Amino acid sequence: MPMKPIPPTECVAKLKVLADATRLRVMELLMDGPKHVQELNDVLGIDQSLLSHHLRVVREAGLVETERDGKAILYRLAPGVRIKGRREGIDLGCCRLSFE
Amino acid sequence: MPMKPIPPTECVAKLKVLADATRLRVMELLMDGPKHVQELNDVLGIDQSLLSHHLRVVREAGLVETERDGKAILYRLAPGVRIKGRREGIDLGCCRLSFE
DNA sequence: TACTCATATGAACAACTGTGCATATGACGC
DNA sequence: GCGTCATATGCACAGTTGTTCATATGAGTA
Repeated sequence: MPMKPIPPTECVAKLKVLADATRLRVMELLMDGPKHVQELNDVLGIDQSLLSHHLRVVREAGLVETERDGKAILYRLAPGVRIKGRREGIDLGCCRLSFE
Repeated sequence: MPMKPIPPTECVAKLKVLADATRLRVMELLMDGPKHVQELNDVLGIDQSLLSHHLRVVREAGLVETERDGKAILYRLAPGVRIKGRREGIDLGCCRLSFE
């Protein structure tokens, strides 16, 4: 059976998380590999606290993982999020997002 | 120059439009071909007015087009939105969304 | 210990979003 | 014309979201 008529709410929730310029940018940057918060903010150039709030959102959506690295914290894509292949992208469950 | 450092706000706006269960579902249904509002609502089963509000959002985002068909109105994906190929999807500008 | 660095958290608030209700539009049939 | 069908629009309101400011945590260094 083909199924999947209704987009699961969990997938829509992840989509909402990505529907923000800052967070989308964060994910795009993390596609290139793990980064410290400061590295992210060197590119983004926003208030430290604001970035931290956004990072919490992607964290709680299960899109990224963190690891302590001395004083800093390292962010990386959560396992299973990245879609490999020639068209890389982010797996959201009911749909996938890819950068072109 | 490679460019594309910042996700264009227009693209993020489209992403916001799709980050809603009803609207995402509408787009998914329209991927199968043009549909009248009532056909959409036979599947969605929400208040007529509510669907109309959501349809306005996708319309104003340039994701769909409409055409009068007697008393009814026919909705279809806007030209250029659908990505053809073996992995069909929706072109958002800075990124693409595909259903799997 | 105290101090700094890197990041997170909490509170407050304006701005925005989804929803429901009532009403309007516009096309058809009589 | 009038009535009805199909859809859109305006208004109101609660709930959510992004942002800022101030403060807290926790790891390193002296």
